[in-house]
Amino acid sequence: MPELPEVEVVRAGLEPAITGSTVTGVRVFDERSLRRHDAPAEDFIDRLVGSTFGEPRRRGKFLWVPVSTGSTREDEALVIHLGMSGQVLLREPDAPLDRLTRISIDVAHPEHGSLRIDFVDQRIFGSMAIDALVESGDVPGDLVPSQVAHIARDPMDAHFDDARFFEKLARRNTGIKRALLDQTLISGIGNIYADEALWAARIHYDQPTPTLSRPRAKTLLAEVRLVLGKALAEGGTSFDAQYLNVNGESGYFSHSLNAYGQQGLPCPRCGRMIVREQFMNRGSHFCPWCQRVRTGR
DNA sequence: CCGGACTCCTGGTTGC
DNA sequence: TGCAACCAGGAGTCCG
Repeated sequence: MPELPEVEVVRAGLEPAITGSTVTGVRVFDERSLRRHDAPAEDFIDRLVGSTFGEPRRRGKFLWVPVSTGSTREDEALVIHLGMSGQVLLREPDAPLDRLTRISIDVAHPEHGSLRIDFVDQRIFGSMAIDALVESGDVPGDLVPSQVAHIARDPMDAHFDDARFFEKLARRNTGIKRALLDQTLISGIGNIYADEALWAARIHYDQPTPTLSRPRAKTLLAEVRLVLGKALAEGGTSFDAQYLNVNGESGYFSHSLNAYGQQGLPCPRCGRMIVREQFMNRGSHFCPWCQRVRTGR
């Protein structure tokens, strides 16, 4: 379940390693990992081999690397989504392949030499694709892959508009966790950090958005940023320059979780038991005492 | 607009 | 010990 912090750690690790490198070979071991590429694997390989990587970018949980061929501008990108279990591993060219490697990309960097980028994914919810870069719409000259165009900016994005978010949130008529997980409203938040931020803000996951006051919404957004920022800081320190190994588990810093996966354990704030309920086909972890649905007044 | 159901998927864990 | 059932959920789509 890589969320914004885990994806950002991957992006930050890839940046110095692959920016400016040229693709020398691509192997697709499982075409299911190209689900979001709208042409056969041969097309994916043809468009990648010989092209040069630009600086890796990210929006929410989507990661992409602009590619250019010869004299052409960067009008396409390699789009990466880690899904539930995806990993991007940087390896020496002759290192053994992980058993679950779905796609492997060989690159040559003018200074760092040869390198292998392995896309490892157990559950194959993740994917790689080559996609056209299009204007993001809100900031002139800002390009995003077409399949990312509908994804909202994430709360760590300098262009994230707090006021607009509050307005859109207030107009929604749904439960707050559903809204937090809606990537078209705010991106980068998944099940873990949604539960953590709601716990920190003392808000029940099914609190109707119209009943959430502006101050409480502001508190929630602040807690979202705190939770993401903290995970980012911890993830950043565990990064090994030699290998990018950002998997769910290793990136999750379970020692710092207050609600997610803590069912049956005491709430770190009030000592009452954290419970887990099914909601939206996933688990919701919360403190029934600290996080109660609030009615009008 | 909203929510629910369904799809994709498999390794690790649990239960018998 | 062996095997089957179960579980995790990000994102897209479709339907009522």
